[in-house]
Amino acid sequence: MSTIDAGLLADLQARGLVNQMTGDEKLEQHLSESSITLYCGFDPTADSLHIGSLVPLLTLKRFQDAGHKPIALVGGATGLIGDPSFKAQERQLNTPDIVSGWVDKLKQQVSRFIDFQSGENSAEVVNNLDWCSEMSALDFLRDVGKHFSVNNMINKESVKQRIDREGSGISFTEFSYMLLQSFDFAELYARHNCTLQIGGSDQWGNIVGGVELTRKMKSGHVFGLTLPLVTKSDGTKFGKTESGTIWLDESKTSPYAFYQFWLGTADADVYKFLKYFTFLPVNQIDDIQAQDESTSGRPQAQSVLAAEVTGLIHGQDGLDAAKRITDSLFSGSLEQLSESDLEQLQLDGLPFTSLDEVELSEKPLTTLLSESGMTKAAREVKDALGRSAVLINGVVKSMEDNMKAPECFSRETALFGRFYIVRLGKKKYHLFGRG
RNA sequence: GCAGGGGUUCCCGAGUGGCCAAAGGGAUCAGACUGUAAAUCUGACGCGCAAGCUUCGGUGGUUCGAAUCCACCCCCCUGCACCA
Repeated sequence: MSTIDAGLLADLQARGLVNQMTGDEKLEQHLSESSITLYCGFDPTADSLHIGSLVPLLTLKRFQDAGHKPIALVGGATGLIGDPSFKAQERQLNTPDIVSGWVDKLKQQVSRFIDFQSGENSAEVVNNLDWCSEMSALDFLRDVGKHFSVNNMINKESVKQRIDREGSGISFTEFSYMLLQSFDFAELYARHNCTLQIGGSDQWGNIVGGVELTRKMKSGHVFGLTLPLVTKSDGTKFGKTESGTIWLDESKTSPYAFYQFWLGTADADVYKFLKYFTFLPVNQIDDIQAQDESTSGRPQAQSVLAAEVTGLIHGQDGLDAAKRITDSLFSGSLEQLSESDLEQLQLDGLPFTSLDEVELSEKPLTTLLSESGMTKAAREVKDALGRSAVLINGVVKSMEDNMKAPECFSRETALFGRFYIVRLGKKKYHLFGRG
């Protein structure tokens, strides 16, 4: 039986994690009086969550740590419909068996973050398909639909652009999404006495819908709280890199790539992200910031952030591997790398190209490296060669080596008899291998 | 439809017969400096290791030689007219 941390809301606010909430003081009181049950939904729109879902996921954990019971809802039903909130276009529907496969994956992923062995406030994972699938369309329209005013729904900010804008439009399917999510809340209230829903700020409309529906259908007083959308100071979209989305699944984004992503956080964002994405106390984060500001040179915040979040998602082993790979790559001492590190890098850590004898004997390095995608044009390789900026397994190559590809990629210099780490410039790496 | 302006290498934008693979700026890549940062400076920036090859809306022509001149065509913008 855990005790309730009444300072939770204050902590969330100090972290900048509270965007909007219903019934300010009442919610605060509600949270401090007793252990409550809360939920957050995750729709299966892919076979893995990405770091965009991390803030709500970690917030569930924060509530659990403060003595409350978290429910992670995986949207087996809502995932079949598609949330139109702030989406510019109607989305393609996925088939039921694809969605149900994704549901299974998300369930596992979500389960790693919350604790199922903590007595009274053990976490639960539920699937809204369990209660949605058994309801008939007529029941849904009569019991749920009757409580919603189309007039109000049309005026929601989240669907406005779809209603107003010519050429986009919204199907009835997506338009009814809000009813399904609202029904989830009412249902979780009835089944689990769940009295709080959290979600991203784009979910405000759907959450308020659920609060109202619960009152109307179940006469229950429940609350909603939204979390901020994660933004970057330079205005670019958070969570994307040139190589794509940062996923939580290690087979989609390797621990090394994940670690590197956080290490690259801009100074202007890093302290905010420490508050959002780690469990470090706010005052400790403030200390880090104060220290960084008082010393010139490299701030420690990025490495703290990268280590904390990578450890959280990929565990100690994943973090160790990420650090080891980072160290050897950037220090140039590749001998630290184990064969399994290289195999992981081949799998998803670094872009990989396999070489064959014929290519090696026919093509100059400029062609080989540019065809691997390391540069857009062979000219860039030439430029780099001329500036001693190309290293193969730590050995500097020059323009003289350009026509000597077989020597550069010789058996003797390969790591574990088959790997070559090619570095172009300061941070562009590519793995080459021979069979 | 008439009159006028314009289409240049990723973007903006010079260039009106050879010295033009084409000024300048931006973006991008690399080097120095740094913190795997920012700013700054340097180099590269059609393709090619090279010899060389291919570009300036399209096609054809004039010329020893064309992004530049001529003809026709396509597209964009601006006035005017037509329609209403």
